Amino acid sequence: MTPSDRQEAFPAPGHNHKACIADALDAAEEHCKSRGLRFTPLRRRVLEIVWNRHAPTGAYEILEELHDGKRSAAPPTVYRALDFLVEHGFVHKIESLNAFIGCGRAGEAHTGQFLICESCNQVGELDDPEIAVLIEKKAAGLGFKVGHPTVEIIGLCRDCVTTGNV
Amino acid sequence: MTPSDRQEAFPAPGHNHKACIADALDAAEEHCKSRGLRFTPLRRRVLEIVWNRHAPTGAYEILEELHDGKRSAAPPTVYRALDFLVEHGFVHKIESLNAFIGCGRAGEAHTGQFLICESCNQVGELDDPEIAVLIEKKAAGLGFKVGHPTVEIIGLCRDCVTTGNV
DNA sequence: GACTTTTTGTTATAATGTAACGATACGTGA
DNA sequence: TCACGTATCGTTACATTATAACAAAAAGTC
Repeated sequence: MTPSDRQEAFPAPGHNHKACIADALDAAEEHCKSRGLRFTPLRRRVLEIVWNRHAPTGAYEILEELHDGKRSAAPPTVYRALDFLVEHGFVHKIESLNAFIGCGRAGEAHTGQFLICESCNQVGELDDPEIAVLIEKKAAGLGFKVGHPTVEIIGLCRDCVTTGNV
Repeated sequence: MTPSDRQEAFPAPGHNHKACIADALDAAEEHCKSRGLRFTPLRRRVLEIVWNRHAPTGAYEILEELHDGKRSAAPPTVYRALDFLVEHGFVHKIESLNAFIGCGRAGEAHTGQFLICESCNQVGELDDPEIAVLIEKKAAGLGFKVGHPTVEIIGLCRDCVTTGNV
């Protein structure tokens, strides 16, 4: 993954998935180590599965992939790993899809703004500070203190718009 | 409900729930009549239940209230009514709560931006055009065509901030 | 009034998420 | 190093949210 990949919401055309997954796992490991968090094999595996899809992934899809190995696993196993990954910013939950997606910006301050293509199912992470600030300002105008903002935009990505793929 | 109630995201202190519910039901009836939509007793009843709560209401809560009358009802009954109400803008779904809330702006162009108080559970509808436009602009910059934007801000409303109610 | 379409009832089941409790692994200080 | 407390994981059971499929009833149309 080149640094410029991180700037774009959607993966670039020549985008190397494998490198990008390895990057994300390394970054998570590093992040955990420096904070005394336990990046256990299970948590690593779940994060890896989410990144492998490179698209919003349901908890029960992850569960199935976990089974693929050999051992058993039940829903709480996955949900607990996801709780950890979400809490520490390695994964976001897409509320409007009840699904999870890897976050390439773990550690950096950002709020999670997503562009969800309803045709190809790809999700781009926008994370635009102007939007975040404007929301904060408007909310403050009503005396509302922003905790966790959720911005999820369903629509059509560039590729699907141009190819007429609907 | 005074016209100024419509401008504020959260209901004003002296806010008259009953009048506001009656208003919403009348408006929905009018809206349907003028468009040849069937505002059936079931749909009216579901909309009424949602407005009565004046807070995000789960489909199964609505279902229970329907039972309160006399006849039976099953989940599809409620979900179908909600589908209709959401499709025509009388109700919004709050994705992050899996719950539904009445919309006072049915018919007016707006996109659904919500301030959700995590303490008192009240929801204010923001519907700020500046936010909508900015999101549209930023998305367009990435070639993304906005279909349905979802903005849901979890936080603390003015009352809960000032009373320290957390 | 016969016909078509829309809405609603009903049964069954899918999909998503959590509570509770025991077993195991990890980290830490004596 | 080893006992102890804590965090993680396994497992069972269940709660919550949502939909598929088809039959019955009601409303609109000619």
